Amino acid sequence: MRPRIIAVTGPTAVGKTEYTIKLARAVNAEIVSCDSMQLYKYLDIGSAKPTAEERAQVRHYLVDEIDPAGDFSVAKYKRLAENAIDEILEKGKIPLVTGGTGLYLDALLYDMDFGPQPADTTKSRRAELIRFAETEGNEALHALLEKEDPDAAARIHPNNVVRVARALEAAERGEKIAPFRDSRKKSGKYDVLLIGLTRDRQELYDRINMRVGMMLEAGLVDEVRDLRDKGLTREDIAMKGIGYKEIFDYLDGICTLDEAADNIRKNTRHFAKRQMTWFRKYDDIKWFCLTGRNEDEITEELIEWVRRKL
RNA sequence: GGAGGAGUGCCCGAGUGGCUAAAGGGGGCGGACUGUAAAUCCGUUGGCUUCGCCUACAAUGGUUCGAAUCCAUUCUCCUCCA
Repeated sequence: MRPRIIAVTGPTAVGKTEYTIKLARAVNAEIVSCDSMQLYKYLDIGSAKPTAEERAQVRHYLVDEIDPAGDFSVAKYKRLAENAIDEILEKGKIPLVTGGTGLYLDALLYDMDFGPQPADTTKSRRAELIRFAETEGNEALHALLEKEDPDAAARIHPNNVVRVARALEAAERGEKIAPFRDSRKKSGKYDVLLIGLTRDRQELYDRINMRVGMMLEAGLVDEVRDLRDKGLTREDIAMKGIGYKEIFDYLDGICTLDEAADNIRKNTRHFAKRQMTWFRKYDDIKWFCLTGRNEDEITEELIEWVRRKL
């Protein structure tokens, strides 16, 4: 029998942290983060990481876990998360996966096979291919993929250079990238109770706009400056997150602080929209809309629903 | 009071007689997604009974076969001189 886990997802700024902690306490669960940015050490403000007080209430896994200078990938996340889940299960507690990184969630929900670890040359080879696209054109790179892996070429748009390069790099090593929709049909190793939190679009956007202001007040600029002093550059993956890349622009004199703040708000709204698109494909998800609801009432409803299902 | 300049779709902005429901950008909305995923990429954006019709480039009237584009008047805004 597959072990039962709970997963709570939803767009950024919907209120996952808050509700998840209440739920975890109510059902004796521990939290496994499913967030590609909160994973990194030192990215506290910009990633909206749960506070020390919040983390003191429930054990959190995969928050503050890795160094922002290194590389990371879904495959690595999958391993780390499965280890954390096993650890929680051994304690006799329920793993509660929570976060808004759709791809990472899929890696746990479905049988996504990432194959062997890529060779060390992967990164440079892919960079090479991207450079090729810059000089020879996107179509030229896509044509190479067409020869190596026609199936992949057919479903990846030529302008999506990052993905064309990735598929090509895999094809050159004799691997094929499995289409996403195939894996989605298969169930993964866990029996997942999938919950989605949502709000009306306008309210969500208002919350996002407000939260960005709070991040700035909380010292986001200093946080980014410190990271830069630690040696991180905008090339590091962790610095490509929303809230970081825009502040880099400000620190580099490319734009004013107000413009950077506007860009953070805008990019966060876009991100939330993309997340909703992703989550809409889950047909077994139970949605709770938080708009216009009393907080205690909705919390109770959520906990009750979970208890009935467990 | 006088002299110039400007008013374009949700916003910015191009367009100086037909090829304009109007370039481009932003924003909004929708979508894709298997090793950077808070990434990367695609589509759409006046209305309708949608191979056609209607309403549109401040307003009204005019010139013309034809006007966002030319003329007149009105309104609003900006700059400069008093």
